[in-house]
Amino acid sequence: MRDINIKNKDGLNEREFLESYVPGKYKRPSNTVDMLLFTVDDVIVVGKDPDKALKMLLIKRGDHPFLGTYAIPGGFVNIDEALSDACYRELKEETNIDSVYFEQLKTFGDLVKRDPRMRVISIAYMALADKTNIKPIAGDDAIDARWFTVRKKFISSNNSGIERVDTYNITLVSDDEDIKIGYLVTERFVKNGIISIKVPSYEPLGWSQDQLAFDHIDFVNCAIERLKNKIEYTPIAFTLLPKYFTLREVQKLYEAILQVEKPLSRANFRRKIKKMVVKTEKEKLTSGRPAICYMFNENWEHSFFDE
Amino acid sequence: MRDINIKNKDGLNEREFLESYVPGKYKRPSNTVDMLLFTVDDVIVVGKDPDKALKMLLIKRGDHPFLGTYAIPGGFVNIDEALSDACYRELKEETNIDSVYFEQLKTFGDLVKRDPRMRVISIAYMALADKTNIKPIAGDDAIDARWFTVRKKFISSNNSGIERVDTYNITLVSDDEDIKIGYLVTERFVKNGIISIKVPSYEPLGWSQDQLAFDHIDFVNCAIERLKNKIEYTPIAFTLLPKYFTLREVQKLYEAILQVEKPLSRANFRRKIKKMVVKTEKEKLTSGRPAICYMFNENWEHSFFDE
DNA sequence: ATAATAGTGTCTATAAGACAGTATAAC
DNA sequence: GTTATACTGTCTTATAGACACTATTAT
Repeated sequence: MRDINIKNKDGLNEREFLESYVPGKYKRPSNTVDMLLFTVDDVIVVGKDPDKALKMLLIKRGDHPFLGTYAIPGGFVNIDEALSDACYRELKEETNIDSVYFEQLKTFGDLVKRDPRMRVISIAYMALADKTNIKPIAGDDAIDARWFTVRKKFISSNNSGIERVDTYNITLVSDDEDIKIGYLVTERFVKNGIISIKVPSYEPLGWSQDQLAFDHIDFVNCAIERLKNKIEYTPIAFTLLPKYFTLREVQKLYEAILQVEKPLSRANFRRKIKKMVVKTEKEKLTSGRPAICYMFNENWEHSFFDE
Repeated sequence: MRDINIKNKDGLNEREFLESYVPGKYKRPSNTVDMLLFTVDDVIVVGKDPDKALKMLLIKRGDHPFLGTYAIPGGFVNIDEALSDACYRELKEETNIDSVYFEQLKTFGDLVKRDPRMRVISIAYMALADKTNIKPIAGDDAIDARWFTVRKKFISSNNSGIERVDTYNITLVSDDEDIKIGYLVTERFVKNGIISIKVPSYEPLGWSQDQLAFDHIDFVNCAIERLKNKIEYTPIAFTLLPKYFTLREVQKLYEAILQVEKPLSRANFRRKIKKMVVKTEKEKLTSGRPAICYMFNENWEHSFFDE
C-alpha cells in the first residue's frame, strides 16, 4: 500500500514537496488542438442521381503566419482545459454544431519548426458529422471558412525490389470552385527492423493555386487513411448520414471515402452493409424505382476505444 | 500562389511579423513522452515446453509525486526536440536498446490534474522489442527498473439493454514476484450519437500491494487493446521474436498478447501464420519432435502508417 | 510403449467477389 | 416501349473454425 508520508531525499513528504514545488524554467512547447471536420455531400451528375463527395472544413487564416492561406481549424489548449473540451470549444467556435462523433487522430510534433513563431505540438482530432446537422458557420477569428472536397487519387506504385514507393494526388477544391489546392504525395515504405513503415512526403502540384498552412497536408493525408481503414470495421460511416438513408447513399458514401475509381459491386455491398442497418417504412424518390429508407441498427455489435 | 509580402492588419509582412512576435504570456501545459516498452519472455511450465508471457518495463519513481511507486518510463520533451527523438532518448536512457519498433499510442490530456505538480499532457508511445535485443538496464534517473508480466483477464459482461458494461482484471507482477499490482477495469459502452464508445475506469484491487503512478494504468490498458487489435492485421508480433523462431513460439506469443484463456487451435493458427513466414534449415529441440525454425517473410504484403 | 510435441488433411460454415437476373418508378 | 434506378439470387473462391490424423523425438 502506498505510504502517504514517505519522504524524498530532501526529507519532504508529498504534500510538502508539492507546496514547495516551483515549475522549472524549462521552455515549454505550446499545444494546439486541430480539428479535421469531415462531412459528405451530394454531387450533382447530369441525367443521373447524385454521387457523394467527402468534404472537410478549412478556414482562411486572418494573420501571420500563413496569412491568407487555408488551414485546419484549431487553437491553443488552455492550461486548465481537458483536450476533448478544447475540441468541443473549437468546434463550437467554428461551426454551430449540435453533436458530432470525434476521435483523436494523431499528435504532430516531429517537425520542430512546424510553426515559424515557436515550437508547437498539435494534437489532431477527426470529427464526423451529417451535413444537415451543421449550422451555418459563424466566422469567429477566421476571416473565412469553407467546405473543400477532398480527393486522394492513386497515381503510381514502384517497387524497386529494395523499397516500394507509391504516389498519389491529394486535391482540395472549395465548394464554389474558387480555390483549388493540389499536392503530390509520395509514400515510401521504409524498413524499420523487419517491418515496413509508410513515410509520406508532400510536394505542391504545379497548377495548385495555394497551399495549406503549416504541415496541415500531412494531417489531411493521415485522416483520409484513418477514415479508409476505419469504415471497414466500424460503423463511423453512419455518423456522416442523416437518420434515414437509402442503401445507395451508403454505397456512394463508402465510395467517396474509399476514394475508389470505379463503383463497388452493388449486390455485394448491400449484402455486407445490411447487417448494420434496419429497414423502415419510408421511401425516397429517385429517377427510377423508389428506394427503401434504412436506419442504423444500434444493436449491431461494435465497440472501440476513443483513440 | 502564396504572396510572400502580404501584410496583416498591422501592416506587417510575415518576416516583420515574426521578428516582432513575442510568445504570449499564456501558461503552457508541459509535455512528456512516455514509452510503454513491451517484450515477451518464456514462462516455465513443469513437465512441458515453455509458454510465453507479455512483459512491460516499469521504473520505480525516485522523487515525488508518487515516490516509490512504479511508472511508465518517460520524460519531458525538450523545446527543440522532435517527439520521436525524445522517444529514442528516453529508450536509450532506460534500456540500452539497439533497435525497436515503436509507434504513437495516444495523447493523454483529458485529465487536467494527472500530475499534481502542474498540467502535463503526455504523448504515449508503444515500443516492441525481442528480449534478447535489450541490454541490461542502466538505472539512470530511475532508482529501479523491472519487467512486469501483464495480464488482462475477462471477468464479466453485463448488458442491461441500455448499456453494456464489461469488467476485467489487469495484473502486473514483477519478474521476481516481489511486486503485485492489480486493478479492476470497468469498460462502459457509452452512446455518443448513434455509436458506442468504450469508456474505461480503474479501481485498485483489494490485494494490490501498490498502484501505478499517475493515470498510467489507463496507458497500459490502452496499449493492451492496441496490441490485441494490431497483431491481427499487421506483422508487429514478429518484432517481439528473435530472427529464428518456431511456429509454436509464434502461437504462444499470440496467445499471450490476445490474453486468451484456452489455447488457439494449432492447425488453424499455423495455416494463418504461414503466409507471413519462410522456412529455414534450422531446427529447435523440444521435449518432443524437433521443430522447424522460421524467419519473417519480408515480402509479405503489409503497410501502415506510423500512427 | 508412452509422453510430448511437430506437422498435415479435410469437412463445414461463412464471407467475398463476379455476374446475371427481376422489379418499379418516370417519361 | 426506354431509361434509370432498386433489389435479388446464385455460382465460385477464399478464409476460418472444428477436429482427426500422422510424424519424430526422448525416456
